[in-house]
Amino acid sequence: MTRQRTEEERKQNILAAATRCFVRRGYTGTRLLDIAREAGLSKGGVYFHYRAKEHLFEDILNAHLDHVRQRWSFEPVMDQPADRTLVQLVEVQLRTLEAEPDETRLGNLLITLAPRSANIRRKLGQMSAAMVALYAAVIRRGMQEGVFRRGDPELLAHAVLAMMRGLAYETALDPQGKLPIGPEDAVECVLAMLRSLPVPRVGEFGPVLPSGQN
Amino acid sequence: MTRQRTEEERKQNILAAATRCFVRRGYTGTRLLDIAREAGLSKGGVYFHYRAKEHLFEDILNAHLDHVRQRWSFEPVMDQPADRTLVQLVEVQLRTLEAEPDETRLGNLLITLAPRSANIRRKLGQMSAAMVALYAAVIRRGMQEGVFRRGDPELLAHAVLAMMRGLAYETALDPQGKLPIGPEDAVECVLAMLRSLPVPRVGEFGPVLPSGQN
Amino acid sequence: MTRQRTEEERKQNILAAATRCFVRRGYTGTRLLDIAREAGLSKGGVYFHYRAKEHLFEDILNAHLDHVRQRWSFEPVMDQPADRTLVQLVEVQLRTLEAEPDETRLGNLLITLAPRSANIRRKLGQMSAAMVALYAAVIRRGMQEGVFRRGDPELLAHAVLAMMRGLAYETALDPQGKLPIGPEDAVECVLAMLRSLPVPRVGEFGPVLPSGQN
Amino acid sequence: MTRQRTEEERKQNILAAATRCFVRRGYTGTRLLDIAREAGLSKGGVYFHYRAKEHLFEDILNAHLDHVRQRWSFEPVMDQPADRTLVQLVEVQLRTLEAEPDETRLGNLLITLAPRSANIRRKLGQMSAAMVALYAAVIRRGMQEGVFRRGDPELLAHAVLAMMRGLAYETALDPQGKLPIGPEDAVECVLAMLRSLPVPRVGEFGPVLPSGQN
DNA sequence: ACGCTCGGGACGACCCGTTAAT
DNA sequence: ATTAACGGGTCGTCCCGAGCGT
Repeated sequence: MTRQRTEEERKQNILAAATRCFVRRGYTGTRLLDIAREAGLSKGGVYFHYRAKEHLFEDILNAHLDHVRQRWSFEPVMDQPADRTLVQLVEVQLRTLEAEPDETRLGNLLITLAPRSANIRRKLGQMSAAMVALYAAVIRRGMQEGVFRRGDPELLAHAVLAMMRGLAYETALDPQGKLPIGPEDAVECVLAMLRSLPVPRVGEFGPVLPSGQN
Repeated sequence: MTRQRTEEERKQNILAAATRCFVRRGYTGTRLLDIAREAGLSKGGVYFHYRAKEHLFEDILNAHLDHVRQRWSFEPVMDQPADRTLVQLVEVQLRTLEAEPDETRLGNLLITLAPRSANIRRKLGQMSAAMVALYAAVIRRGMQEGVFRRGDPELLAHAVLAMMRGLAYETALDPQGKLPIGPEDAVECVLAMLRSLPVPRVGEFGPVLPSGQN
Repeated sequence: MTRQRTEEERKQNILAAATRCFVRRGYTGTRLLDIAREAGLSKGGVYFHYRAKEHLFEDILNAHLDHVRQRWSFEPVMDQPADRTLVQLVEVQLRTLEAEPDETRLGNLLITLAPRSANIRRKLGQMSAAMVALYAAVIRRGMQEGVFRRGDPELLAHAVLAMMRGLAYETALDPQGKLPIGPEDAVECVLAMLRSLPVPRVGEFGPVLPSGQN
Repeated sequence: MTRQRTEEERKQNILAAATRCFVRRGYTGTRLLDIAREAGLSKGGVYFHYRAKEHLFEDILNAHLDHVRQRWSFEPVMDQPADRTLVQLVEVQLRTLEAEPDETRLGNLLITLAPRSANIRRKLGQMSAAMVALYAAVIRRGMQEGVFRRGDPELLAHAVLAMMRGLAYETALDPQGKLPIGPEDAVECVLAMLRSLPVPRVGEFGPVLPSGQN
């Protein structure tokens, strides 16, 4: 057996293997032996590092959250219009969705696990709140800059994030994990939702809304 | 004595109980005993109606798909503007999300099961395609009527549905299964995304409007 | 499979099988599979009646105690001299020791388990106390009748019982479970320890002492 | 630097630790890790000195036997009456029982192990035989001296030893490992069993025996 | 016809004795 | 002498089915 350098490295290795298994077979559907084989270890080897399947999962959950938190914990740049910043945010997130299918699947898995565990629910809620705050800040700035129409920034952030979450969902339906619509198209839709209404070029589309909407 | 009805009733009862269990504990995480208890039967009783756990799940899957298909298989009315029709569509769907949390959770569960089963992937894909077609038809009509801006109707339908899928996702985080934003607010966002407006892409993202907005 | 009549019968069957295993291999040394095979069942069959090895053992312990308690819970007859009663007591107990080797071994096993479990210690202590009380009563009567020398009845009861416990111990060393000395000889020794009189009641128990020694 | 001494010391240390564990948890119930911790080592450390758990136990068994053999392999002094010698023998043995609870428990453990192992049975049998021989010799001398009543010395030795074995048994029931009756009382009972004369406090028990020897 | 009691295999997580590498 | 790893169990438990009542 080829030994690995550090304890941390080994744990990471096992964690990665376990993640692959969990997102493919689910939590209860994954056997310790699957994880061991995926990590190139024996059952006992895994046991040496993790005494319980549950601990393994908890570590994965926390690592995932840390990872996501870290990726999105930055102050969005201010030297460009807010809409440009938002576009970048959305594009990066969508590209990540495709680039890291297992991370995306893990997100999906966590959802179905949420009803069983208040702990998962809580952590997922925190993560969601952080993302909302990030997006809401940019949207708020866009409103002040006049590039976005007025409204509740948090509410709009929720809407934008919901769309991206939904797209993440649909990658599960594609064997290759492709998005149903391209990131650029999605960006376009998001912008359409937020952009401040310019004066419509009257006559081109005629009466837009029957005015008395909803 | 209509035996048939009783038999069918019993099966429905078991199916409902099993669904509750599956969405709470996952497929492998659910034991036959759980289902039996939830249905007020003994293990043998369940077994009398369903020879295998797998059959049970298959029935649930098919019933769910039938149910959803049936709910959305109608020709949208034509005697009102398309945007109004779309609003109704979205509102109904969102209200259903909240009204039937287990159905929503089942949808979430199916996603995570998709990577393991081509069968599920296929059926979910069909369902998704049907929904897209439904929405796309309305959106296309809206474009013709001039209430929606021009674009690819399918693409936009995907975007709208993604947002709703994402909202469905978030009900899992709430113990009561509430949506993070109200259906009316969501409708507003959808309309904003679709409404006809001149595409003001001057430059690429640049200052969208010379600030003088309406 | 031949069904057995009652639930109780089946449990007794398993209990007996488990007892045989425990006294041969010890508690931790006995596998559930051993018990199942000994009872002519599969592991699942045993599990149906006993969900945990521990419960099985607890039932065995209690059954053993009940059994012993029942066997010795009687009022010794009063229509004969106390020494004769005692002789009968001792003889019955010693013969049982040989006749039921597994019960004897179970007693030995319980001793080694005592240091690990306050519960066992307590129950064994109760049993011991009951036996002491029984013997002490007879001894006390013998003292009043003048057939036993004066002394602390409890203390003497302890001594008598210790001897019998020690003899039980030694059956473990014999493959056939024979006592190292015959029950009659043991009776003789016990009487010698208690008797108040040198002049043997000739004919009744035989010449206890050659009387004319030295 | 005496490596040898250190090595031997370590082994003794491990042996003592293992004994403590075995008597508390039984053989199969004791894990190597328990022993390691008790000895202040790591699992591998124990393994460095003992290649197998079984060897460890064998060493303990042999050490125990050697120890006991050594303690009792002496020629009883002849310069005092045999009954006095016997009293000393019994007292020493009983005091040891209390003074070394783990040794006592080890004795108890070995009994329950006996049915599984002919080896243990044989060794325990040898030990028992040696003790019987020792006691029988003293008893035989006592008979010749007239202080003990006539009878089969071996048989009586068995009886005496059985009583002590039984007392050892009862220390297991006491958390502190106390005997149920004091050594002096036990000695009294043993003497009563062997003595050729009743307690000669004349008048207390009526006509005893006129032959007041020694 | 319908349901339950009882049982059979099989398997999963956990843990342990043992060894290889350091 | 320790840390890391390996297989081989063991217990608990699960899914499934056969027999027995009602």
